[in-house]
Amino acid sequence: MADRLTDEEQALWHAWKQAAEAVRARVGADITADTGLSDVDFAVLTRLVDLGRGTVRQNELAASTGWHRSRLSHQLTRMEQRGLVRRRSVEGGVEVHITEAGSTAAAAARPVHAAAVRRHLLDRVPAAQAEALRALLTDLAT
Amino acid sequence: MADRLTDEEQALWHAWKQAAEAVRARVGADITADTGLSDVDFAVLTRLVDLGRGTVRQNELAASTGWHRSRLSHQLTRMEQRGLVRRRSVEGGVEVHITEAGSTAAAAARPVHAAAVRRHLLDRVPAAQAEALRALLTDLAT
DNA sequence: AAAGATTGATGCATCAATCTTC
DNA sequence: GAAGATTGATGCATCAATCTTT
Repeated sequence: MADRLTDEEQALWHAWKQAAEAVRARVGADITADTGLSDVDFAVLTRLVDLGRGTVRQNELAASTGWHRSRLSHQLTRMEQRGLVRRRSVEGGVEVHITEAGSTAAAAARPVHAAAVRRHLLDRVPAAQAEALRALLTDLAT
Repeated sequence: MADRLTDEEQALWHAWKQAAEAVRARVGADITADTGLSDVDFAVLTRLVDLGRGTVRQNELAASTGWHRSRLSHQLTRMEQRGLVRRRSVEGGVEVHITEAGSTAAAAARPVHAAAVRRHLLDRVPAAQAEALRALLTDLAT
């Protein structure tokens, strides 16, 4: 165990960092350019729709995204100001509702998102490699 | 081409996002905990050492990192305030010098960084899969 | 007290505008 | 004027402190 990465290790590490950053940036840019939503906005809106047909408890939203409460709170504040969601105090917590504008934006963004993910990631993974990659990534996330 | 990702596509996309985020956060946290440097600080300092034995032109640094000028400028301003680097105006641009404190921090961080990268990424990639993964990642970054 | 949520402060990324130097 | 660099504004992530409700 040397204190520096070997050339081979460096190569894999750099490739990893570059790819992760490139895919993230490209998908995000495509969504933003076409819909005005950030990738994070999109993540929240789709969860509102998919998890609760437009209404989800804030706590459940935090669990689903894996974000800290404060991050979600700040994010929802900004989205509320832009008219994408509304919050409503309810027993035992807060309910987050998607607005008309939020629904419209989410519906418009959905195909853009799917196309961007395919173009920048999915379509570039050889079919023979896909399953092994998925397994590896799942393990890495653990 | 549906307007939504299929379940298989979703699985790969989510695994990708989770893994990218987890590895980035873990490696960054290890470095910060042990050295007080952010991963970005570390990236700058190692380049100063490896590219120019402690002194590199700011423009060259920008090219090497791939960052925009403004990002690098802000970053260097903060690092200068923490005593990690110094800037010196020179014909045709600016020279960035690593300080004593910067050198010390970089040297201390190097093995921590290598260990973190190995623990959170390299050691978890099956040897048989490593080369194919590197090739794929390199392609994705293009 | 404990869980859910908000707030304020700080650091970072990005963009546009500006300044400086060749 | 063009390249190198800085600055200011805005949005986002994270942390710690606080408030609220049960």
